[in-house]
Amino acid sequence: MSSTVQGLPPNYRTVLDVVEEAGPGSHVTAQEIWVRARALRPRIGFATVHRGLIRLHELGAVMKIDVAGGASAVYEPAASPHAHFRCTGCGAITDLQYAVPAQTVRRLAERHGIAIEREAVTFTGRCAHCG
Amino acid sequence: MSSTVQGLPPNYRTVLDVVEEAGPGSHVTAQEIWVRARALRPRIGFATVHRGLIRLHELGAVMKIDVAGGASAVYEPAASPHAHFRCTGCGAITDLQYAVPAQTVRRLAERHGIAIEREAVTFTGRCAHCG
DNA sequence: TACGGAAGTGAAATCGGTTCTCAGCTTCAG
DNA sequence: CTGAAGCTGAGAACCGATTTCACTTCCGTA
Repeated sequence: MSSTVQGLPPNYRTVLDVVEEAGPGSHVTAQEIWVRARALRPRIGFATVHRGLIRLHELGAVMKIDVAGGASAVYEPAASPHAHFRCTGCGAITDLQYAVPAQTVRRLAERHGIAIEREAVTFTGRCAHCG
Repeated sequence: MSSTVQGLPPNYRTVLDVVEEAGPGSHVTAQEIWVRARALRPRIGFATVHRGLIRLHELGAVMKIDVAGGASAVYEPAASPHAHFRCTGCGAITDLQYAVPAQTVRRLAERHGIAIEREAVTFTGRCAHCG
């Protein structure tokens, strides 16, 4: 809930509200978030929405998803890790229940001497509708 | 080898040669490929390189990698599927030996009624050098 | 050898998303 | 009240990716 994040500037709070209202799996773009945010705060600027998304992403409140081939990044409320699927026909993005096993991630990190903070798993192909 | 791809226009063949000469795990951008291609064909244009990469990607001869947070897409010769890691400190991209198990992919595809053609697994974090 | 269509090509323009700039405003500690 | 720090909106700048357009090359067919 947005109430779990404190000390947020009012506009950023608005951005967070919009993203959370869209809900998990909604995959909204910064543009769409801007449009919806203006319904609450007509004078909010796109730059502010974008800066808010960056901040909220740093805080871990929203997820930023860069799907290969997708025109722009999409956002959704932070939730349990899952994979994404993008249809090459209609461009729709849907959630898939998959995450790289924690043990596997740990092993990869150890072997390469790296610290893994985030993972992103995206599939592309054809959805049921686009055959 | 490039000899496995037939009937390629000369410029596209040049692009393929450049990518393959860079080798697996090289992660070169379209710009870098263009610079190297000009060493072989001084008059080649960027648009041609870009079109060549699209064609070669369609043919399955090169992989296109869109790493989240990375400025631009990178390319490398087609090889066995593997994951990528991007350091948030230095921006370097390295290969990791991991792929989603084929059985898992099949199960996901079945459950959602989709046809999965490609997968992309990318991790982000800190490399050994950036601590 | 001519011909004609299809495909390839280079330069530049364009596009779209993202990020930056800047001047003004708000907030808040002291 | 005052000053500093942070927030804000509008628009411009940026940058990689893609498209456009006019020209050239290639190749099959008479």
